[in-house]
Amino acid sequence: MAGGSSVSLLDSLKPSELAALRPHLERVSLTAEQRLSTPGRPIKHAYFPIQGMISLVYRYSTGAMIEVGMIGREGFWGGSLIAGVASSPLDAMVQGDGQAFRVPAKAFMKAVDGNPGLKAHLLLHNQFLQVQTAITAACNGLHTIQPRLARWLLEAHDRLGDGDMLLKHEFLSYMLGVRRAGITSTLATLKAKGLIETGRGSLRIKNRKGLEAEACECYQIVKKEYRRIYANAAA
Amino acid sequence: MAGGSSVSLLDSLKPSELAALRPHLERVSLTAEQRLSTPGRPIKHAYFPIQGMISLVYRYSTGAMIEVGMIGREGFWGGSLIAGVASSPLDAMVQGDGQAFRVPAKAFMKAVDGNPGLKAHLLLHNQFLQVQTAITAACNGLHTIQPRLARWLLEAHDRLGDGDMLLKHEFLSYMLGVRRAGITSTLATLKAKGLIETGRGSLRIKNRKGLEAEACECYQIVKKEYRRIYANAAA
DNA sequence: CAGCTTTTGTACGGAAACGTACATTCACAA
DNA sequence: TTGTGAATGTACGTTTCCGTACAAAAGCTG
Repeated sequence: MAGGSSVSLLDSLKPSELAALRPHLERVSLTAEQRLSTPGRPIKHAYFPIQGMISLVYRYSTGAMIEVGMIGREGFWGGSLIAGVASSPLDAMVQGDGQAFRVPAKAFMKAVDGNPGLKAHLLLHNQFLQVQTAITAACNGLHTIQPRLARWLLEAHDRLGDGDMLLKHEFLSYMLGVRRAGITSTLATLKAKGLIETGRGSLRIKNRKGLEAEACECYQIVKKEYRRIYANAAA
Repeated sequence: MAGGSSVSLLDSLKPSELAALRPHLERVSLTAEQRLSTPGRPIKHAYFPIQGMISLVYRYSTGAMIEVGMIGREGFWGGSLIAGVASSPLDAMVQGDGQAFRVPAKAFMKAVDGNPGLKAHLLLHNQFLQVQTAITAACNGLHTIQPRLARWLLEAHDRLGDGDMLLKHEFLSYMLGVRRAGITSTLATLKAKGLIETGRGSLRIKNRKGLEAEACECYQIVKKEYRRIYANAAA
């Protein structure tokens, strides 16, 4: 996971904090390209991924879109509910297949309001997400496709685990906000360097260290911020 | 202000909420290019701008930098303190001269923890900032310099008020993460269209509607999200 | 297996922005 | 007023990426 931990957010809660959510937790399957909420519409559930990941995407009215954040089992979707904001302009898209626990929005808000420890814990992740998005904003503005793609693959690998990732070039082009052809040629470069293997609709990381060397520093920066946020709070 | 309101965040607090902060409020001047905190170091004060604005900037180890968020009197700097996170990777830079109230970090955290209404209010702005940053991430990835610059000028105008803005091209190039020469030529285009007037180190908006037409939709999107977040919470 | 669809590979002219360098203009101080 | 430094204007070859189109390859279906 981002930060080197493979513990899910739910698992890292104290028993009393988890207890506030437990009666409302519902285990659900996440299926590829599923949308967990509709931009502008009320968020019906908060989602805590167990396996798989959620991409936070903004879609312009023109149809163009781009990812602005990523959530794995280290985090959850629905943070705006803590502030009492029922909707988000972002699209929460599932990547690949996965599993999650979800909690109805109202129950979630009630549980959070009634349990300061839980609230603090969730705010911490929200803080991380905010930092992650800020770094992504900087990265999008200053870095070229190749290091951005390498970074994306690493972040996804951290959350999806080792093995084949089911990703089409077109989909990656949406995530980075670039042309599909741009992804194809950049992946070819990474493949030629022996860093990844590609199949039709799938992709596997062969040389993680090598891929890290291709990625922009943003990958390490976000990781480091993750650690700092949680270390900071422990103190 | 973003959202059409010219009320400062402090002014929009309820008396009881403001009371929790008041004993600790210190009025300070903000001077151009002042840095309100150092990335990675503890945030010493939360700042509530009264006049002027704060740019949130990320600086890479290479020296490259880019703005990822903007705070005027509609908001405040130091939101991570609410989550108990004492530092931020972002650099909070003052734009132009201004005035602010500030609160020492510890007093701020104590006041927030002891006053749920205040906390809710501040979390709301944090939520807005998060959305603003997300839109900026998308904007940086997908839009060209001209619309981005137009958007930046409008956002600054909203926060600095009408009149001359004291801005050098080099400074704007840092904000957008582009070349200084790119700013010069783009400003020339906007000037040729009669939308702005430029002086040495200063810049004035002549035709706001026209400038809005040059800006990417991000400007309106953020404004709309601001309204929605606050409307949502009122309900 | 044959044919169709989806996905990937590749090409090419053009736009945007880069890095860099240098000329010009302005403001201020000597 | 003149000199000096800062800020702005401009230029140019290069890189990156775009929009678009089409060919090749891989999987699926009949």
